[in-house]
Amino acid sequence: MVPDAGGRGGRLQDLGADGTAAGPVRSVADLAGAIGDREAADHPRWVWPSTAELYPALLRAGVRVGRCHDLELTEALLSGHAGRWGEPRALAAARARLRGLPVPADPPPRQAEPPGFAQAALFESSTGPAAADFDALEAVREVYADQLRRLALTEHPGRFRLLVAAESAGALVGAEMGHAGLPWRADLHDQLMRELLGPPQPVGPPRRLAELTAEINAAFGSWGLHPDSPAEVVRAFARAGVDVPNTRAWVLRKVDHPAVRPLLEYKELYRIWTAHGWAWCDAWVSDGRFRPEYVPGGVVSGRWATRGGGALQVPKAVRRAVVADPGWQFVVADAGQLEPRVLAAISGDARFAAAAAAGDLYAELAANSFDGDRAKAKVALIGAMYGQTGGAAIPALAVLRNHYPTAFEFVEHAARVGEANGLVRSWLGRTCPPSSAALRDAGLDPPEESDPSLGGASGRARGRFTRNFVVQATAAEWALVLLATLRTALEGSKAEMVLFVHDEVVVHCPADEVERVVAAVHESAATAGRLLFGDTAVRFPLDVSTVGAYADAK
DNA sequence: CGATCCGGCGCC
DNA sequence: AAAGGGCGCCGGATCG
Repeated sequence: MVPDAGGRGGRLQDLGADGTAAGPVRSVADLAGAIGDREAADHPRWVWPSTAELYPALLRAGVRVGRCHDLELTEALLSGHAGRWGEPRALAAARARLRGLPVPADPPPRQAEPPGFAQAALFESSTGPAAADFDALEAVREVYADQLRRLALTEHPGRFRLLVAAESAGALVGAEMGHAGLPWRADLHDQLMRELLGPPQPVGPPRRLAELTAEINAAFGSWGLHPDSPAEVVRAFARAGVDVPNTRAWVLRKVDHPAVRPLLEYKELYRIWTAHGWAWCDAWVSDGRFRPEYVPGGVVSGRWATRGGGALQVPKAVRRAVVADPGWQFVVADAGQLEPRVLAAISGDARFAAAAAAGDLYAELAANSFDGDRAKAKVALIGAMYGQTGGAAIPALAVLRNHYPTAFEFVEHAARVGEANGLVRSWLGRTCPPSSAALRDAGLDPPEESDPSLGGASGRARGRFTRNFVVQATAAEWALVLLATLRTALEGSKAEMVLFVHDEVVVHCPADEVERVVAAVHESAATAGRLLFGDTAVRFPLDVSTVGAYADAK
């Protein structure tokens, strides 16, 4: 289906399994209503240009859909798989490529926009397919059929189809989550800020920050020093005879100087004040809900990003303001040790997978191979997955290599491929972007010279990136499949997902639905493991807590 | 002057 | 314990 430009209407058509037309084109004046009716009738899979562009408007009109195929997200996945990462992905671009026409650039992403801006038309996109100079519905048919063909040609078509389904479902969840919003008590937030910072001042920092600034100046014997200017702080330490390379908290913590304690406290509070203080609350919290804009697939690894609001990094200290509605509860589910478990599943290391059948993977590994030293086992694993090169992890890494050579070699191989400017893929087939060196060799203009994730820096940095990519991207896929499964399980109840942070999902539900939601979450985790990895010994346990306030989780 | 870079830190 | 992966956001510093 496609919307009309800047209006409320649109066109719909049934498609066959191969993407060809299987019915007449229907023009409707009320597209949201037509979609709602059809959804109620037979729950089709909606093929549309972009969930991010269309679905928020449907939700505002009170229409939810069960399944979709997101052409834009799928196009990006297929481009990446073909080694052409980053080429334009919009319907217009996909159609042009298919027809051998000049490929238009994608429209720039919208600006982050705090909620409360009125929508003129239901579907307002002025640059999207609706306003294009071609038959958008025809383009949907063509591009969809072509994508189905290209899907079949991927390395593991079954897995890639799951990836496309999960990515599309994730886009639905992201829009629904942004629509629902996270329950947020502005009054408690204000109270918390006052406890931490003192009352807000008409101009300038709140009282506690001013006090700390004075303490820091007193400790340095200085006047007018800005604690939030790293350069000034480094110079002040130098005058006091202390050489520090920077002012990072973990560096300062090792320094013995009276300015350190107030500086560390200042950093913590300053961050809360600027990033999650009163101004943030005014901008992003309305009607008792924090409504960020999620960007499913916004990170190269497939993790979600957000546009504004910082929903993925709500400081622990302010989570006391996240309180369930009266008579409602939060079910907070967190996948413990997700990334090492994913490594166990994808590497095919049977011994490692056996250890990952346990509830505490680190403890199991420690008992087997690290003389019971759980901390050492954890350091070794994290070092292996992130590409640590020095420090205390080195001997631990050696133990890991000796005891779990298959898993170890898996990440080592990914690193070598990256260092040689090659491409690596997740389990389902999401492909990492090429290195800038590879782009140059192909005669393409390398992206921003200093993007380290693409390997603009050293080959070793590229190796660390690809090493981590295979694990992080697969973990993101597991989480996406969990979300999609849970979403289906929650249909027909009042429960709704209100927060998702990489490996953690929060469901807001009436108290009498808690039991059912907890069961659904556990089942969804098991299903996600099965859908991705089939018959594996690896388990993906969830830590689940039921709380009235998010801060009380775990 | 605005645009952009960068240090720093929040989260996973 | 050390400082390795991925982000977003803020303000200061710097550039044009």
